[in-house]
Amino acid sequence: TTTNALDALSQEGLSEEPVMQQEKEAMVSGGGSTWDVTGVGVRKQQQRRRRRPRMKTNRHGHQSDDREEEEEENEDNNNSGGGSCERQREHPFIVTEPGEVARGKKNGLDYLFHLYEQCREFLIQVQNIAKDRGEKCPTKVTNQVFRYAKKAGASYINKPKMRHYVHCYALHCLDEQVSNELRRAFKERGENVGAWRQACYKPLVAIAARQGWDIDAIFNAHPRLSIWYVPTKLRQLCHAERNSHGAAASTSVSIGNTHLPF
Amino acid sequence: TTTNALDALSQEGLSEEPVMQQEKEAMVSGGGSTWDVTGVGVRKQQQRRRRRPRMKTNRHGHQSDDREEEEEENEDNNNSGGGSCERQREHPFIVTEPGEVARGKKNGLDYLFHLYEQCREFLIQVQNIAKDRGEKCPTKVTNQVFRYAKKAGASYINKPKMRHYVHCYALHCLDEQVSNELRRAFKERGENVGAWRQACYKPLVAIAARQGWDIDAIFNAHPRLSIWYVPTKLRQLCHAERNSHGAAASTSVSIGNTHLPF
DNA sequence: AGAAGGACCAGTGGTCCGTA
DNA sequence: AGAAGGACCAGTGGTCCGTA
Repeated sequence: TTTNALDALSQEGLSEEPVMQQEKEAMVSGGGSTWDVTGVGVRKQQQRRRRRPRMKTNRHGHQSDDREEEEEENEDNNNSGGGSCERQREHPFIVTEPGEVARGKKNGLDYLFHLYEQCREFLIQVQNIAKDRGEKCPTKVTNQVFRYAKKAGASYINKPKMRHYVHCYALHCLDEQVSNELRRAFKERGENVGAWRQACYKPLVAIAARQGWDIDAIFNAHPRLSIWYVPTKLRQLCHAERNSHGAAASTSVSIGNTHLPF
Repeated sequence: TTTNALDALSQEGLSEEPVMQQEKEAMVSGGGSTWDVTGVGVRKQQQRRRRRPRMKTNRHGHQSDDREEEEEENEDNNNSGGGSCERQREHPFIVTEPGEVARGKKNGLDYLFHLYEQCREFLIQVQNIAKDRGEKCPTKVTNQVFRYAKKAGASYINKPKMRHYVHCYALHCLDEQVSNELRRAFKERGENVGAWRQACYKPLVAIAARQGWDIDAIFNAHPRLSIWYVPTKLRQLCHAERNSHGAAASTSVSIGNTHLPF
């Protein structure tokens, strides 16, 4: 029901041959998700803009982006490159219900969660390459994976963004019902993404409370979540809540309006 | 039998109150090994010499070491501080048989392996502190653990040394029989520590061959070994051997005199 | 104002090489 | 010569803050 072919509205889809030649043979993809958009436009020239000598002042590089302008079958252009000039930022997220497509220059939360699935697939590819070469094999989404994703053409994936919303994705993984209801409630109230993001902490802490407060164990027990580092703030919230309540019974600890330090 | 009270011959034993006050309450030690030397001399002034501003030239600091000169009950002084002046390096290792005590200004291999057990205990303490504070909990012997060990007075533990001999300890853990025989053979032949260390690779690669070449899995499956990073060179040797043999049968791959790239 | 992400930074894994 | 370990370095996890 929530998984109709949302069709990704030009989400910078991966090209069919996204990766460097040397690593192609090792690529055994990680099983398509429902969001997989196959056969979207070809992007190949992302390598640029990688190692600037690190200026700490501004960088109005203004190098006019020379990529092709093909944007297929969709005038309702949700993402970057709407018309011309430089590589743009991704459109900001808005709170959408499950299955809802964001209109205008916005991205929805199904798309956000899809990015986490894509990162997982990139990790699996990096792992396959590492195993093949007898090198250290990452178990988490590391810098190396983000670098790989960028080289593979997924320039819309970056570390600060993914780390920012990890706990939202965690709620989606651990209790999709609660996650969906939260999205509907915050959409109805017209809240912005930041408010929704903040609100995702509380149900997660409640889940942790029910499971002995071990948020690391909770992440590690879930196959799609185990590849993500536990966010510092979520860890701190769990710790703070455990210390303020929890000393008595181990189950059904109320997550009341205690002073959360954030 | 090999675990008589070897009594550590003044191995810079930990003091009875080795750790900083703030972390004392969290210290739940990791169960004493047979080598534990309780109640050796007190050392408290190691903090010094820690954060020099990193000069890349020489550092003949020549600060005359002001620690006490107590060396208890043992004129056969195996370790540093034999008489006077600065903090000395540890005595070099020699190849000893299981249970054999090194004479002269040397350390034996039982002592070497004992250092790995000590590191494990320091890791357990660091883990307990981290859990207590709700912080990230290391699963391996990290820089943080080495720093902790140093602060706790175990100045004879350092990262380059421990990393250098990890695979020797691995063999000791995974097949003590083979490890012991190798020690006896190399002692008899009068080989030096470096030669023994090199020789430890081959039986490990043979073990890996029998178990599907997954050296990471082999390390992780062993409770005392899983806390150590797989050494790069061992990983490379396993990879190289798997590729030169192994394509045929998965068991009983001969570890012949193939060109090992080291 | 709310949000995306380039760029920075402290501390890591890894080990070289000046030292004894 | 053989060996111990201080010190270095490339690349990490983490996230701030100049940007749009």
